[in-house]
Amino acid sequence: MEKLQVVEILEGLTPEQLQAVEHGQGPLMIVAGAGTGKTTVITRRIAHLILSGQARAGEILALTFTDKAAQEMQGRVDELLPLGYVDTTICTFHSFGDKILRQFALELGLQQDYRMLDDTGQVLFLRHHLFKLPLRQLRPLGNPTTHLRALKQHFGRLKDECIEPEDYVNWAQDLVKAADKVPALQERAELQQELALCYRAYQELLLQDGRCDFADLVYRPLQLLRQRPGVLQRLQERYRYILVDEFQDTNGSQFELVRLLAEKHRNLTVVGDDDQSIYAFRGAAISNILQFKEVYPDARPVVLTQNYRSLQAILDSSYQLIQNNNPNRLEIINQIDKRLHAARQDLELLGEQPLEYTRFETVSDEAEAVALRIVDWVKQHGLLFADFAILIRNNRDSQPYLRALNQYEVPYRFSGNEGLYRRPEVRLLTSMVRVLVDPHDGQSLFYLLSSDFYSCGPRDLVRLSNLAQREHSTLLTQVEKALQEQSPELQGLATLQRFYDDYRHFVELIPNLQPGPLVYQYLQRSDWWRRVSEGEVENAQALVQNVARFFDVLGRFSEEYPEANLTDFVRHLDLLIESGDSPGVVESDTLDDSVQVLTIHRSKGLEFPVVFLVGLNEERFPNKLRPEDLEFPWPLLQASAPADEESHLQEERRLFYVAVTRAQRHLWMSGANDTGMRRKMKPSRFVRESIGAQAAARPAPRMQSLERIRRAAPVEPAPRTEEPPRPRQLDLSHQRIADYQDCPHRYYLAHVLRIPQPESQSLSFGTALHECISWFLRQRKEEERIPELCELHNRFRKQWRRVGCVSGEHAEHRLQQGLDCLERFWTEEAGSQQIPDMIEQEFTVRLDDVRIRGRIDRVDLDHRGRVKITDYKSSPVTQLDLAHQQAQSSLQLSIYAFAYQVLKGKMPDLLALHFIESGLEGLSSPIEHPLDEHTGMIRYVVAGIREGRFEARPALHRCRNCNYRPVCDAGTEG
DNA sequence: TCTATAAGAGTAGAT
DNA sequence: CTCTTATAGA
Repeated sequence: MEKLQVVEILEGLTPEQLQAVEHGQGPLMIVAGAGTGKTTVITRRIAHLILSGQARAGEILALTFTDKAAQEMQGRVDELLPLGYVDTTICTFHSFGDKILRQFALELGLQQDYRMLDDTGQVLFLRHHLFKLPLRQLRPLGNPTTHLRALKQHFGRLKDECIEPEDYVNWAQDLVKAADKVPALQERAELQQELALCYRAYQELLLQDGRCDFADLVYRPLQLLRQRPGVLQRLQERYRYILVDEFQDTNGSQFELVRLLAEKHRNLTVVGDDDQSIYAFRGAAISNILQFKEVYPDARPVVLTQNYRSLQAILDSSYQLIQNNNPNRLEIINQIDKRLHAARQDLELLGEQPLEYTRFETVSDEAEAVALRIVDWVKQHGLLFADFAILIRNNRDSQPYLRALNQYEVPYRFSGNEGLYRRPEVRLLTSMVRVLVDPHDGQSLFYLLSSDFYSCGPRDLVRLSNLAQREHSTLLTQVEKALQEQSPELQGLATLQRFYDDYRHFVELIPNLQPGPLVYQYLQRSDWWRRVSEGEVENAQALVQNVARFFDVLGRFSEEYPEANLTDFVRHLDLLIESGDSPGVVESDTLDDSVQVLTIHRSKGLEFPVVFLVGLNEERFPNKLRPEDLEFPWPLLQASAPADEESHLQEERRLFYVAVTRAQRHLWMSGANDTGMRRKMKPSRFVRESIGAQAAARPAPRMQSLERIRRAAPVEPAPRTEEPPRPRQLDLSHQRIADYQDCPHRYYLAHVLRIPQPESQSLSFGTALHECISWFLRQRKEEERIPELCELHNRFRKQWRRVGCVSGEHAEHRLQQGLDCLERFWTEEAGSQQIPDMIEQEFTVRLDDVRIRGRIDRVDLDHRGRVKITDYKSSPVTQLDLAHQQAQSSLQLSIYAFAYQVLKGKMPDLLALHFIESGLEGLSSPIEHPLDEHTGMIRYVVAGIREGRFEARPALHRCRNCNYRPVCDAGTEG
């Protein structure tokens, strides 16, 4: 019986595959190129080890990276073995680590029922312990959570390379000592020290709280094996045969773990392909596979080159491309031949040739040509939509292709991270729960009222917002008032009434109902949701899915905190969003017939009859190498070095290699000169490297006239909404002008729609400081007395609100910071004879037909009558040259100087920005930058506002710091 | 041809 | 906010 099985297992294998499967004792390295039947070899090897009697099932350990790979491997092994061989360990590195850790947790001082932290959980954990960590530079008090994600990433990388906290701390201490005499190195050394100390503290906190992050699942078992020889020995005895899949993607800790486990029996099989190593950014060390032979000189090499996927021409061009990575390849290092040979004879050519490259004038041309080709070949060759894949380098490049597929009604599936909380339908729900919990949150109320839920017109909303601002009340108060008075000026009183009834109804239910059911009931009351669920709305299916995912978040919350109500949920939601939680797309297993649009990284391991490799532009692919957020302590590692230009280019080239080798019968490559960027794109170097001199692109085919007309039609016509009223008189301020300049859409939201701005932490800090300072100055000038420092301090304590502080400790630190600022200010002022000439002087000046308003913090005259204008700033500027720079390019100071001239008929002599936090003063003279420099810009802004040009200028940093992010549709994701 | 300044752009993702 | 790249001017 078993003999027969063994023969079956060896059936149909190539001589190389046979070698790998039948290999007995000792290390084995299987170099498995793309599509060479890697999983077949591993699974048959496992079955063979068992059936031939070399190993008992329980002695075998096979490690993978993904659950999916582990499941597939398990399934195929099960097929090969008769029933009863069930105790083979086939799992991911992480679940293996988890298993060991649960068993031996106590040996590491970790409680056995430790809980896992996912990415978001990790950030929240750091946030929770923010003031227990020895942070300095990385915890700016104005925004102390800025670096949490970078810290999380940094700690993960350290553990991926099994760097012990003590080693890191010692190294950093030496670094600080060495930098003692070299000021240039000091800051860097101190940052490393801060990181090292934090790393140590973080690991201790995890232990104390009984928590593990993902990296711990490999790092901690590794520590265990190193510290407990007894445990090591037991595990070595248990797992006599170890197999590792995708070995080129292992990181330092993973290889070390495997190496230790296999040290005794040396029955280690690794399977991988150095040319498909594309995960350096998450810690994969290609050196593991490249130098495997140095660690295991007696390893038997087996190279699989029979390819069961692609036409030979496709394999040839991939081979030609990857040669450019020599000599950093296994082929050179181990002197092997990795050239792939097409083994499938049944693959028919589609079209004229297996590969083509076309260069288009614009991306929309390119995207459209792809869509047309799909439609065409589905008709001509009887292919399914699922036979096509569009591979992209970056998720954000996907839009034009998705639009074109939409336009030609090609069904597709896009596997990008969508950013659930940025979706309009989800923001509608989040604004709804926020309003219920805090009805005076004007921004959320504005969003909710103007959303599809209530569809209030902007005229009404702007009117109410204006009233709220003028009367220093809130939007809700104005809504209530309007309803009471039945204001005839409002067009949508009925809608407001509907909202108000809903609000009153559901606010009552908060104490009695869990968040999920409450939101569900609210949703049920709206006509919008009826139309969505009945599919009457465009893209209804996606809307429903996203709303369902939001309910998952609600459900998970109630599961974890069954007693919590909606108020608690909102607090939780804020934390999730702040920590960058972004629930991914639900992976549905339904194999529906649709074109796959995916990044090359996601395409790894997949294959498609036709592959479109698009966006092949030099500026995009290869991508630019970018520096690490926090510098990794590379000197602590022997084997690895930071990525340089060359190694990064090689990684990108491997990525291209992976893309090319996904194609079975046809590979389409294309790029476009104009991608909407200002700069013209050039073709990617990888096109030339893969198809050589013939890379001369075929000219883009002329579009048929019918297509050209159809293309002009918008994909999703934007609904024309009612325009908000335009004021007859335009009033500006330096802040408004700066807003428009920064992002016209923000100006629109803030100053046309008048959406209220949430009170932010740094804003309230700055306001309080300003108030104290002007009070002090007025006391001095008008009451002719110098207030005591404690008076100033008391005033600050009263003025300052701790809104937006992450914790009580944060609030204390921030309060202390304010008191320190005022102390410095007080010492300076009390010791000086200078009494200001003007304090908080308001002004209105005209430029053309525009009024510019403002308020000058302070004007001084010196004994020779020279005039100095000062504006107090609470932003953290600690370098004098930066302070000067800001002062010299300040629009605000220019306007103040101009205003002063209008008021007093004389130009001021000196302009200053006084940074309260550091006490630094940036100076400039109005002659250096007269208003003329700014008038052109102001006129441009005015014209833009008059013409209603309010386009958004989304950009990573701009959007991250923007107060209108929650209500803005244009913001970048993440 | 070199330098100073303005303007654009900012990655991939399993456990 | 910070780095890179393009372009204008010397």
